[in-house]
Amino acid sequence: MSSKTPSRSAPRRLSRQDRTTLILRTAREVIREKGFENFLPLEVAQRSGISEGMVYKYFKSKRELMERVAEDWFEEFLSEAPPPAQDLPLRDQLFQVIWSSLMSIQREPALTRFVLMELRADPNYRNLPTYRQSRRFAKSVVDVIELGVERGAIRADLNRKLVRDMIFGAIEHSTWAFLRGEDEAFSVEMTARGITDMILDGIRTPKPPTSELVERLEQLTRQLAEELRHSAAAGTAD
Amino acid sequence: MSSKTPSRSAPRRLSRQDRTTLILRTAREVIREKGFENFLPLEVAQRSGISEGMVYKYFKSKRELMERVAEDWFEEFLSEAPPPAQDLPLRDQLFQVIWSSLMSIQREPALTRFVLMELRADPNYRNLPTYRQSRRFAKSVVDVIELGVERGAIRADLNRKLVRDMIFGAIEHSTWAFLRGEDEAFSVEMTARGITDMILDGIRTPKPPTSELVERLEQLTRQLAEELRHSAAAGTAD
Amino acid sequence: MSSKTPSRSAPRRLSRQDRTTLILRTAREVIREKGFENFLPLEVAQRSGISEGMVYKYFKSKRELMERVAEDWFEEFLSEAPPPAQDLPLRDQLFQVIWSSLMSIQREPALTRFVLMELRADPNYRNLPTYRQSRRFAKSVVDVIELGVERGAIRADLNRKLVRDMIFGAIEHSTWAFLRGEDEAFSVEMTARGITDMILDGIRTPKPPTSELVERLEQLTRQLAEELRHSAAAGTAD
Amino acid sequence: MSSKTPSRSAPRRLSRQDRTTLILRTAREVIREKGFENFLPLEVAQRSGISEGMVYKYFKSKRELMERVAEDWFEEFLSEAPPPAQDLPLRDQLFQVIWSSLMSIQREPALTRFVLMELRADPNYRNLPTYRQSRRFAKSVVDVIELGVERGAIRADLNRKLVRDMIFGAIEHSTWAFLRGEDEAFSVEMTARGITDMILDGIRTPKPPTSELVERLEQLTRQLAEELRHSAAAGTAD
DNA sequence: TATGAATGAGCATTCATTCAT
DNA sequence: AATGAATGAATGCTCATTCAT
Repeated sequence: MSSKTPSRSAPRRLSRQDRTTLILRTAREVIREKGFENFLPLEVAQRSGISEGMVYKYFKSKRELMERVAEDWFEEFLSEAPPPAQDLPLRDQLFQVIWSSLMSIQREPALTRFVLMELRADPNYRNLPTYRQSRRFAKSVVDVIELGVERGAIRADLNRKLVRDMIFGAIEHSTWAFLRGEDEAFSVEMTARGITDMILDGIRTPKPPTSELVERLEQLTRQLAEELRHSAAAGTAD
Repeated sequence: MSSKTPSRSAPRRLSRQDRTTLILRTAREVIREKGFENFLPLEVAQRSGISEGMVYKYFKSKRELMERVAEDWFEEFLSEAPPPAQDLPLRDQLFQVIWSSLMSIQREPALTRFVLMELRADPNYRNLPTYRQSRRFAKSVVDVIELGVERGAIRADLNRKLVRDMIFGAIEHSTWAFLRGEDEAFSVEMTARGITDMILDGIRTPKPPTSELVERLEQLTRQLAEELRHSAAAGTAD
Repeated sequence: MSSKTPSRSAPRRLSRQDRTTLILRTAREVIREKGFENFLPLEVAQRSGISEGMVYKYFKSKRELMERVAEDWFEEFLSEAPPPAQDLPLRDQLFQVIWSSLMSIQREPALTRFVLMELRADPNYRNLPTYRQSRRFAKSVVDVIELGVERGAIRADLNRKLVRDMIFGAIEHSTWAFLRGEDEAFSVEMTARGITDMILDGIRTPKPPTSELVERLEQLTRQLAEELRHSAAAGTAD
Repeated sequence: MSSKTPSRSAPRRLSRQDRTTLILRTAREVIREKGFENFLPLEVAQRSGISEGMVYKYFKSKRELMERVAEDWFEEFLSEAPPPAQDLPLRDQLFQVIWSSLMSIQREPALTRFVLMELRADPNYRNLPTYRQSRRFAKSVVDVIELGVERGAIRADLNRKLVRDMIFGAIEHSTWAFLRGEDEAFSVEMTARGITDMILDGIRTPKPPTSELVERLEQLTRQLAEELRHSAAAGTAD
């Protein structure tokens, strides 16, 4: 509604804190509407009802501002999507993590594009807060895996990093068309379900292959026969 | 080879064909060295020993030139990495496809970045030759899966698209650090092996889940043995 | 139909004469379709099935070629629209001249734009063949006026140049919307009629609008004289 | 005045308002001296003592700047040439309108060329402010005509649009040579007088050519007197 | 503290004309 | 005679960042 109005009826004087928040909120709005490729500090200033120079007082550079937007967004996401309760079934835990990730992508495609295309590709990515946040979230996935391993439900010899890459890779690839604007939307439920199932059925502790079963049956049969032989012997002895 | 030599001792006049090839080669060189973000038509012209206008005579725009570079590169890749022979074991076929994909990424990180970040994110991506090529290659993966399904080695109820997304997602995620320039290189062999195994062990036809069955059999056997022992003892006491 | 085909099935070898004609025809086509602002020698060459350099063999410059196109067009027009027969009524003669002028504008708006906007505004206009042609045609208008003057139907004290300017000015102003592409077309008949009438009724020798009055007075005077003669005769007879 | 001085001793910082005005003034200067065909934003910047980017900060494009120059010029003209007072004789009113139009052309030939050749030929002309202004001025002519019609001095069946086209057409055609730079100048007075007279004498309700009527009446009176004398003589003779 | 005017380097693109082959 | 490859100057426009007021 009032989003495009250049002069917000913002109070003239705000604390540094509040002003920072305002600028960040406006900046997110701009990225959302225009895409990060068309992000202009000037527009943020105008929409925030402040001067362009002011933006640079609060943020060293355009880049820093944008990174802060991503950071704040990610932080919100992390606090809204806490690690799943450990008492839930493994499958549900994993589903929940994947679901919330897809949910966040669907809500903020523009910001997602910014993080995936611009920040992640940056040579300096590892020093960015977003990188840490991304690791934090990824950890919640790895934790679920680890828990499954402890419980014996998941193979212990898995390359955790690879599991993680596969999950997030699947999530990303499943959403590119949407991020490109081709699909109006995608089903978060179905996609999350699909990924969860495939990953789980893939990494779940392998069930005994029949050969083992046969061997065991033969063994048990042999034991039983032995017992019978003993009991027969006992009956004879009587 | 001759990559960094600014002044080629090339003949002044070339056929349209040769000039096109030369510009394309130079352009790839520039992308490789400077990254697609810093690609300058002027630099391509200078390195090719021609005027900047010449570049635009052969390519409508900077963008078109870059897309052609990607297209040619992908085409080379596709012809160098033919679909795996169907008589190979399934695992080997899959490994080969993933391996060649990783190999290509390792050889041309800059071009990979261009395709993954710039082209794929373009709203017009689906109309690009690169999209078709990408589909062609992805198909070779799906074909392997399909073959596995026919042979009964792979579950038939799989979402093929998801399998594909998972594989390529894993490939990409496994290489981001390298693409960012953090890792000098990565082991194509090990990464391909890891992805192959994890995917295959996940999507392989499920073997009978018999652990519970075995436990129950053991329990029954024990009970039976007990019974026998009691009945034997009773018979004796009688 | 075949207009846009790059390679006309033109005979390989043409006389200088024929080739010149071909290039001119093609060039007119290009101006017609693309507008003189977007006229490219290269396109003329391609459509003519010859090389770009060839165009410059036959015409010193792009400008000269375009001027020649205008010249040929004007020449055709002049031969198709000969000065009106002097035995026609003045009004018809004038109408005919204006009509053919409007007709030509309607047939070739792009060429008209070229002449009116580009050539006529050129500081060198007076040395262009088109200027002479334009004068020739304008003369046919002036001749009609002159004839009218001789016949006493048109005031002799008129500024001929001004009459001419007014006629052609009216023609041009009446067609600007069409030349701009706003109107699909305009009625040549009605426009020509309107201009003719207004000019003629404006510049025609004013006829005494009193002829009837004078005749009546003469009639009354004769009657009066008659009466007087009778009364005089009667008075004498009395 | 200060027109050709590249380095104005102007204050470094100006208000948006003042800077806009300055750029506009400089731009008009450039058009005037170089012609609109050779108008360069860079030159405007340099003459204004600012950077080229500044020009684009104040005007979206070269075209917009030029259109604004034309608009301002036209606005000045309109305010300097108010509609003629209705109590003046019709002829004077018309003369005044035509005179001020010619005056403005003579003062700013380069701007006139820009408006007549570039703006008016633009397919988008009707959406330009200049179009509205042009309509406003044209209306003042039509108003005079209308007034004449009301007063019974001008024929009511006239096509107003055609009258307008004829007037402005005559004005334009009368000035092309000057606009081309051929004539050093032209006589505004004489040209305006010529056009006014021709238009008026064309469209004016024809007045009885009283002199002839008077002469004829005198003649008839003389005849009558003669008759009377004869009849009197006859009566006497009787 | 706040403004917003000013910077200025950066870059893609066009095209008439020439000239080596 | 003919080709068409090559020229190369010209120019409109963008925008992050600074700094005078």
